[in-house]
Amino acid sequence: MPTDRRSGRRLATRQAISNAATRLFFERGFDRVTVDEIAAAADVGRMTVFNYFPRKEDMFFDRDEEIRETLREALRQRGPSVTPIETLRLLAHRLVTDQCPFVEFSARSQRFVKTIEGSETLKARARAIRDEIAQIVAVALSECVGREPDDPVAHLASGLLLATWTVALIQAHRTFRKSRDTEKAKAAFLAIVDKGTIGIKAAVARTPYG
Amino acid sequence: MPTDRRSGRRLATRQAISNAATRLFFERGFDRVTVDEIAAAADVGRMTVFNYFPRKEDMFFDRDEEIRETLREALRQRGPSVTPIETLRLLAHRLVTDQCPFVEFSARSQRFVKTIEGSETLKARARAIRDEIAQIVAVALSECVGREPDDPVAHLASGLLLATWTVALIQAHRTFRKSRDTEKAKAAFLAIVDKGTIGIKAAVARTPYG
DNA sequence: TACACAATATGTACTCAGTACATATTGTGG
DNA sequence: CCACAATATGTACTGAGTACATATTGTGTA
Repeated sequence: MPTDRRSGRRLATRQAISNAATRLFFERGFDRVTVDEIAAAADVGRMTVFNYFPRKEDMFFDRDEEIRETLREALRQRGPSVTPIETLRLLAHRLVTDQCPFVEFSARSQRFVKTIEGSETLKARARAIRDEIAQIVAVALSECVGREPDDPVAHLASGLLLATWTVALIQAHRTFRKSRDTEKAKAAFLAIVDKGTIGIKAAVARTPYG
Repeated sequence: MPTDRRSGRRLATRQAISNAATRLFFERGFDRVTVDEIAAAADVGRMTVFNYFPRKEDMFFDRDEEIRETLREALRQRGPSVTPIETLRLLAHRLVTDQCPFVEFSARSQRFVKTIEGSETLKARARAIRDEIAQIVAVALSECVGREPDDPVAHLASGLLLATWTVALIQAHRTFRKSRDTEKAKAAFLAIVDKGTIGIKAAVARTPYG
């Protein structure tokens, strides 16, 4: 019998903590929940919480690795006839039709955004994640075309890309908040992504990226 | 007799704290300096420190308002024949020739960057400042052309702009670190700014911004 | 000049996240 | 069933930031 019993329990505990924390954050806002309360709600000791999540914010952004892997994966297995930048534009279109965390416009995602906006700590972590993603995309892009990982053009392209997606997400959420219409929000998201992509392609014109 | 004696002392105290703090941060890194040590170094009480600077990071980023005002000012008094985006590109060129904090490549600016990179807290604040600037630029841009402050195109343009400047700054600092050559760093900065500006103009083509 | 007042400086006592380290508990494999 | 390693948890601490009380000091005015 392998260690499945253990890793199963481990995952369950992790989920229990993350769920309890997220629920409390939704209810009262990030800064009005203490780690002791989370531990009590998840029925574990305070130190167990820190064992799984070194920072309080980690309980909220528990699934942030998914989006990174999605981006990496998309760039890795792009068709050779499609440019890297176009691959990422198409990915954006695919993500809004599929169900995907982070690129989603629903009542729940609104609560998510609202909770983030209510806390400087969560906003800070969201920005940190954005920068990490920009870094990953830049490296993946440079790999795509066989350049050095610190190629300025790759970093410019990924910076422009993340800026575009960020603005697109914010505007889409705003659209959803006003209209309560998921389809309108998706349209707003894609409109800005497409407009931004035009810019990115222009910026990296006559390079292998665009 | 007006309150000049008071506001003078007030400014002096503020500077004393900020200077002492920055010196200690440079020497030991942000996280290895306590507020008590800063208070002692500036010869004031601990609560006085918090009186002037609600957050520890504020002592380090004491002059961040300058760059905001510079951007606002540039957009306010642009020549009517120059587009807003072009105004900002020209501003970038002007800032690297003038002496300007934040857009500067020297031994001191290297220490500044290194200190930021050595601390998650300082990196977080730097990102927050970037986002605030993006917000300000977006609003200023929309004002320039008489649109609503939440005009998506303005926010896209400012997002692309800030991404460009950020990447340009990082690359320029990297260039300086390798070559110790201020002129090379400036050239790297402007090269990326110009490349990014091409993209921004393309993204906002056929709008009043570009 | 002296006094009242408001701005400024500082002390005390607290909350809470996060760390270091010790210790208990419990599957797992032999 | 035992030894061990992974996991859970307790204890005691550091250090930022807050709430609130209090002292100090410049300033305008009687």
